[in-house]
Amino acid sequence: MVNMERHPLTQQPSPTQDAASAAKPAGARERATMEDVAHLAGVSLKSVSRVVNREPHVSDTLRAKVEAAIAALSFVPDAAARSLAGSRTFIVGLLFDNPSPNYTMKIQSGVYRACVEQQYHLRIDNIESDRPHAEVEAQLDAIVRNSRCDGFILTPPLTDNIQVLAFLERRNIRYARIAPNSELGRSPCVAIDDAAAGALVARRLWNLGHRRLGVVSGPPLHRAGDRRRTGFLAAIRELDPSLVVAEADGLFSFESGIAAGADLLARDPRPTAIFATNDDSAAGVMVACGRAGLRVPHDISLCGFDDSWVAKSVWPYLTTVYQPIEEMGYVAASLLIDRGETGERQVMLGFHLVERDSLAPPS
Amino acid sequence: MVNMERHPLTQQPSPTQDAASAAKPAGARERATMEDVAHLAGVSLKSVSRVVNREPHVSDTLRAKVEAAIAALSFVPDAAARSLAGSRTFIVGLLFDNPSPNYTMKIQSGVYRACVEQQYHLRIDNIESDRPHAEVEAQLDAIVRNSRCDGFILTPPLTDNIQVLAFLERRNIRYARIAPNSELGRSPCVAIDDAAAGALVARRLWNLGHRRLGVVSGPPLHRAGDRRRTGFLAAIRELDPSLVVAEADGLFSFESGIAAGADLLARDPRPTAIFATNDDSAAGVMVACGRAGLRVPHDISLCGFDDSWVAKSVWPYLTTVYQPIEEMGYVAASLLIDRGETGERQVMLGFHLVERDSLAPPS
DNA sequence: CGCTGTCAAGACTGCGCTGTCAGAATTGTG
DNA sequence: CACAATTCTGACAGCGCAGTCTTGACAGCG
Repeated sequence: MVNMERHPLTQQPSPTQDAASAAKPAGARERATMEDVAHLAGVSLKSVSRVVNREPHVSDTLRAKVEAAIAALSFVPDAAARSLAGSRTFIVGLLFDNPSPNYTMKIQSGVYRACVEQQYHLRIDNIESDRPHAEVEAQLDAIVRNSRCDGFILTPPLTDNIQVLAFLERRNIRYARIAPNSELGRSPCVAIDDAAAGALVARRLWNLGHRRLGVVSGPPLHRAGDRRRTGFLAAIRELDPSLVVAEADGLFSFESGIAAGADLLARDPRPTAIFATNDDSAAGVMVACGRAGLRVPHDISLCGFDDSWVAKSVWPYLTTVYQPIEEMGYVAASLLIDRGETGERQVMLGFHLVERDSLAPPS
Repeated sequence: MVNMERHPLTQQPSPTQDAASAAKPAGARERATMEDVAHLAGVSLKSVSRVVNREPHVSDTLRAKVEAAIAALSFVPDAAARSLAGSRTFIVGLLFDNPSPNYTMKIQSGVYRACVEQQYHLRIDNIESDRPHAEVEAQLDAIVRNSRCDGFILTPPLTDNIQVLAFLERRNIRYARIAPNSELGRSPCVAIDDAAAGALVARRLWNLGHRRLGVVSGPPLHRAGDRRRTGFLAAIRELDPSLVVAEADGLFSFESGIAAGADLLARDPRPTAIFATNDDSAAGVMVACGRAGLRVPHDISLCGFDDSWVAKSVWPYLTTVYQPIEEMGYVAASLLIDRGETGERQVMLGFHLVERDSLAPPS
C-alpha cells in the first residue's frame, strides 16, 4: 500500500495506510516557521511578524537580528496562515474576457512579474461579460466568494463594464483597470493615449507624402480602437481640412481585415496608405492587397497597431504602433498592491511607432 | 482619512484610522463558515467536514442534512483555513517555459477548467529552463517554497527535463506532464501520437498525388516535432521506399520557416508539397512561396501542425493537424487532482487533419 | 522627583478548518 | 444475552500567523 499521506491530491484517505513512513506534505518538508525565526533571533513571535510586515515601531537592532534569522532559515511566510489570521490574502485576481491570446498573455506576464516582486500570488479567472448582467454578476460572485482576492485587475472590455465596477464597489473590493475609456477617476488605472497614437500614425503617413488615406476601424464597442481612429482623423483634418479619409469597418479580426481591405482598395481614388487600428486586421488588409495584385509597401503602405506577434508573422513585416502591454499589467498590479489610496492613480504609458517594412512613400 | 481596514492591500497600516466604519475585509462579508453550517444542520463541525471532503463513514441522512444546510448558506470552504489545517492546499501549479502564447493560453484554459470543476485553485509560474541547472533548481525551489502546491503540471520543454523531474520526486511532489517524450511511466501524462499524426499528413499528401515532398523540421531539442517528422518520413518510406523527401531545418518560428521554405523551393526537383511541423514555420514557408512566385495551393501544397491561431491568419487558410491542446491541459489537471495512484496514468488524445485551403493535387 | 506621553517589544487569542481520538449507536457472534 | 467488531458522530487541539492588549523603557515636563 502506498502511503497516501505523501500524496495530498489523493481524494480518498486510506484507513490502512502505512503509518511508519509518515512524511510531511509536499513542499512543507523543512519550512521554517515564524516561531523558528523568533527562537533563533531571540525575540518574540510578534516582533518577527512586525519585521516581516514592515510595521512601524521596530528598532534597527531588532530588525537586523530578525532579518539575519530569516535569511539563515530562508524563512518564507506561509500564505495560508497569513490570510487566515489577517485581513489580507496576498492574492491578486486577474479578470479576463479577451479573445486575444497575445494580449492576455502579455498582461498576465506583467501582472505576474509585479506579484512576484511583491510576494503576492496571482489568480486568473475568466468572465464571460457578453452574457446578461445577472449571469455576469453570478460569475463574479462565485469568483469573489471562492478566492477572497485582495483586489482585482480588469482588462478590456471588463474595464468599462459599469455594472462590474458597481458590483466590486458594493462589495468593497479594490480593483485597478487597464485601458479604461470612462470613469477614469473611479479607480487606479493604466492606459496609453490612443488618440495621440492615432495622430502619430497620421503624421507619419502624411510626412511620407501620402494624401489618399484609408482607415480600418475596430468593433463598435471597442472605445480604444475608436480613439485611435478619431485621433488619426483629427490629425489629418488639422493637416488638410479638405482631405477626405476613406473608412471601412473592421472587427479587429484577420477576416474582417480582408473584407475591409478589399472594400478600401475598390474605392476611387484608391488609397495609397491604410491605417488598420489593430495588427490582425492589418494582416487581413495585407492579404487583400496581395489578392488585388498590390505590393506592400511599393504600391501601398500599411500600418497596424499593437505590435503584436502577428506583425512579424506576415511578409513584409508590419510597421505598427507598440503599446507596452506587459508593462500595463505590471503597473496595474503595482498600483493595486503598492499604494492604497495614495500615489498616482492614473498612469499614462508611452507608445511608439515600430518602423518595419510596410511603409514607403507613394509611388 | 480613509479607513484602511477596508483596503487590505494597503501596506502601511495607519495608526490614525477611523475605527467607526470598521468593515470586514473584501469578499469576506457574509461568508458562512463550517460552524454556521453545523449549527443549521444540527450536527458537529467535524461531520460537516466529513461531508465536504467526501470522507467515508457518513450516513445518508446526515449527509443529506449537511448538504441542505450547505446549499442554504451557499457555503464555500475557506481555502486558507483548509490548507493551514490539512495537508492539502487545493492549489495546482502550472509550470511554463513556452514561447508560444497560443499554446500557453490553451493549456492554461484547460487546466483552469479542470480546477474550477474540482474546486481547486490555479497558480501559474514561469521557469526559464534554458538556464544552467543550478539556476533552474533555484527557481523551482522558490516556487515550491512559496506556493505549497499540491502538484504541478509540466509543459514542454520542462516536461522532458529529467533534472526537474528528479527534483520534484526528491521533494515528494506530485506532477503530471503534457506531451512528454521519455520516461512515460514515471508520472501521469497526456499526449498525442505525433508520429501517427505525421504519418497522417504523409498519406494525405500521397493520396493527393504528391511525390516530390519536403519537410521542415522543428528545433533540435523539440522531440515531439521530431516525431512528427520521422512519422511522416516513415509513412512515405512505407509507401515508396525509393522516394527521397527533401528536408530543411526549422526552429518553429515564422522567420525560420521563410528560410526553410526558400531552401526547399531551391531544390531540384522542387517539391510540390511541403509539411512544416508547426504552423508558424508553415506561415513562413507560405511567404517564401509567395516571394518565389508560387501560388498556394495551385503551384504548391502546404500543411502545418497545431491548428494554432496563425493557421487562420494567413491566406489561403492553412490546412493543419489539430491537436487538442486545451483538452490536454484539462486532462493533465484532472489526472493530478482526481486520481492518486490509481486510474489511467497515460492518456493519449486524438488528433485530426483540419482541411482548409492550402492543399491541392499537384498541377 | 513623580507624572504623563511615546515608542518598543512581548503575551495571548483566535482566524476556519482538519486530524486524532474517544464515545455512541448499530450490527454480528459465541 | 453478553461481548466484540464495526460503523457512525462528536469533542478537542492546533496548523502559522496577525490583531489586540499589556508591559517595559525612556524621554519630556512642571
